[in-house]
Amino acid sequence: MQVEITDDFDLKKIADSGQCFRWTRTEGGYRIVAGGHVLEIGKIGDGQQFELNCSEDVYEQFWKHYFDLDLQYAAIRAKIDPERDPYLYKAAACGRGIRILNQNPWEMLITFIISQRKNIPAIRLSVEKLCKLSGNKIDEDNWAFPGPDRLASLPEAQLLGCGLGYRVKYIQRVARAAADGEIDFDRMAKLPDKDLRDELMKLYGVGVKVANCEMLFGFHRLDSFPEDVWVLRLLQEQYPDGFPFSLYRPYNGIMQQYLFWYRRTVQI
DNA sequence: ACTCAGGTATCCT
DNA sequence: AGGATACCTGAG
Repeated sequence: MQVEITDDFDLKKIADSGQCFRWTRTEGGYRIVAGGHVLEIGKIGDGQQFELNCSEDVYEQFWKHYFDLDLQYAAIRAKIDPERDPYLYKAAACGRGIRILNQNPWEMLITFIISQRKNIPAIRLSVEKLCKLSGNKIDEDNWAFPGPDRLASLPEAQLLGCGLGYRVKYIQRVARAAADGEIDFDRMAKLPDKDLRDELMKLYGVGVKVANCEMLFGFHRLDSFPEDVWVLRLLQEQYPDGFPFSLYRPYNGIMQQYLFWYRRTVQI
């Protein structure tokens, strides 16, 4: 099917924004594994027309939400005052097209636990191995992300084989807690941001950074502002008096993505 | 060989 | 409370 997306939507920027690890480049676009589906998506021509190899039904019920197409990012970008915050204005102009995907909170939690002290290719590799090892097979060469019970029952040696190293004990404990129902994602989804963050940080292997990533990318809490080395450096340089969070609530997380993108791609 | 990568737990003052 | 340090592993 084809769809026209008039709001900000740039596949490459989303793919490289560090929120998704199961996108792979294809000839015409990207192959995306999510929610037990595999999607091939590519841009047609120079406009905003896209080709997707799924039915309208699956698009309406899954991918449309996955790409967060009900939220108008252009309108959010327009809140940035070029006079008052020229740096963010430039960053947002540069990062236009980035969106925060709606991804599975369980999958994101494990993925960001894996991410610690790994670079993006290494994260991808570990996640892919994990899926191939214990996820349901979707088609010839794609596997879904394994559920909590599946991961909890995986032998330690197999986890080590996925290149997880010292994170194995974190993953085992979190998977066990999720399989036992101690971590209830549906319940957590109803908590206010602060309570959700506190609860996430009680999990073994989850610190501030992973908790904030899980908030933003797993629970779609768009005000969550993960601070990694890049963003910290940037904040010190560009916002010595502090970032004006109050101006952009409840979308500080989107601003973080623009800043992160700008700092990494343009100003290296 | 050596450093670094979107950190966190743990062990010190 | 706040700072230093160990930790698996793959890539350049």
